[in-house]
Amino acid sequence: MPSRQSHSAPSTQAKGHQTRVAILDAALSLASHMGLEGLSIGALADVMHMSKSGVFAHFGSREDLQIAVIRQYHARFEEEVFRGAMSAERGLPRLKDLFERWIRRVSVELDSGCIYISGAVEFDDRPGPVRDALAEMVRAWHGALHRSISIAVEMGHLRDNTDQSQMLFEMHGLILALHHDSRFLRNPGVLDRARAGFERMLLHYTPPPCAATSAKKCPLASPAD
Amino acid sequence: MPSRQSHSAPSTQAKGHQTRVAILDAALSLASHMGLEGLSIGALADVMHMSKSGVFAHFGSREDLQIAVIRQYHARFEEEVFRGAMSAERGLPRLKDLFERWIRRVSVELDSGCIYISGAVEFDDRPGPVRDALAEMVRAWHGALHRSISIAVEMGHLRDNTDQSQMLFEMHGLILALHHDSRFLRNPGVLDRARAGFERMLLHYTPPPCAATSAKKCPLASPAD
DNA sequence: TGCAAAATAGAACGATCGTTCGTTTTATTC
DNA sequence: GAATAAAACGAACGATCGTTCTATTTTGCA
Repeated sequence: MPSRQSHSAPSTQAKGHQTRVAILDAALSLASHMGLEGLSIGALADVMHMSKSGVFAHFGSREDLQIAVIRQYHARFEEEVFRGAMSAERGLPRLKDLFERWIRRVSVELDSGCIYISGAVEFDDRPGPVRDALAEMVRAWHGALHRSISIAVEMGHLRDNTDQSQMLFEMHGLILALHHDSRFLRNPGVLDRARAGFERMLLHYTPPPCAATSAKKCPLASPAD
Repeated sequence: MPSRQSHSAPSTQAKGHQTRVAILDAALSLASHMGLEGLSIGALADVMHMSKSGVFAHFGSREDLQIAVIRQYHARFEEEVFRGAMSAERGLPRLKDLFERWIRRVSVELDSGCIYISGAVEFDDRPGPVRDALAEMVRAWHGALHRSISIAVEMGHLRDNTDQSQMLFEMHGLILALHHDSRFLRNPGVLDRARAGFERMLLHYTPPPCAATSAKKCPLASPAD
């Protein structure tokens, strides 16, 4: 929109790029509802009011479209969850914020479902570049979470002997259960179940309130349940 | 289904029935790898060395085939997990056995994946009889688990104030994380992560060892971790 | 053995899929 | 403005999908 003629610094890329972005946007929304395998170029063209070949031309193949969608989702997820939580204090507060943003992202049933989760199920038996791209993104997110847990341990917010991978595993489990019960079973109040599970986790991985080893910070222990 | 007259009673039903069972068997295996949506009659016919129409005739439609597959999976799941655990003692031992059988069933990556899990993702945004059948089976299984938890509470193996639905939620989360990390990420040792998570859960929901309220049974508290 | 019924095959249908190709429209540059 | 490149179209292809129809084979029973 803000593009005017400018030979030097094109504020907007050649128009093709901006429609590509628009297509990707619609594709992401479509894939969130129908799954990455259910995403078809024909349906995408209908939504965009374009011809199939017009849509197709922006991505060399359907596979490349799927990968582009995955990358797009990753970018949004990173922005909304990861970068969003960066404004919270390092350590446990940030970890808590990450989890809260994560469950919020996953539990929106009106909007898109989580492509990480649906994609994992769709491609767990289907090798190829799509699966690779998906796994790479999921591992990157797990890595970020692991780092956040590590920091919380280093700062004394979590016990020294915390099994960090185990904690990550259980956090992921809460998310997956939330996604399942919310989107599939349509159970109400399941968001609080995920929160309660996380609190119970912290009760276990958190050092006994203010009898901690190092005298750093302590007012973070969750209240009695 | 209405069996023929009885007197001769040949050990096998009319031949159509037994090939139907064979087809269902192959369909279950196929759906476990490709998903319920990926299950196609053509591929099924290839596996069975039959014509498409020959396969098709046994089920009125693709939807009915999918539902039949779901029922078939449910029957096996019930037999292997639920009925199998019935030989364990009532209460916590049986609950533990149920969980152990559950994770074993889910973690076999060589054989079929869990149709409950993949189906939940495939049909969470797709109303219809397939989704209904799937949800019914999952709810039945959840109901059975809930009952098992209730019994363990009644017998004093779990705390009186146990939030049973919460416990069920978290158990399911461990299963889903196991399924995800095992089948999609192909992480090793993840079966023990699920077990460890369950043990940690019991540590929380179990009354303090042998200082319990009612003097019933106690030698069930998990050993030190 | 003979016959009706059940089971399977085979061909075809309309629809949709991803993809290709040549053309036409639109945007950018001189 | 014309000239050139980028973008979108439209038609078609081959494949596969679920499904229907009519033959043909196989089975079960008298």
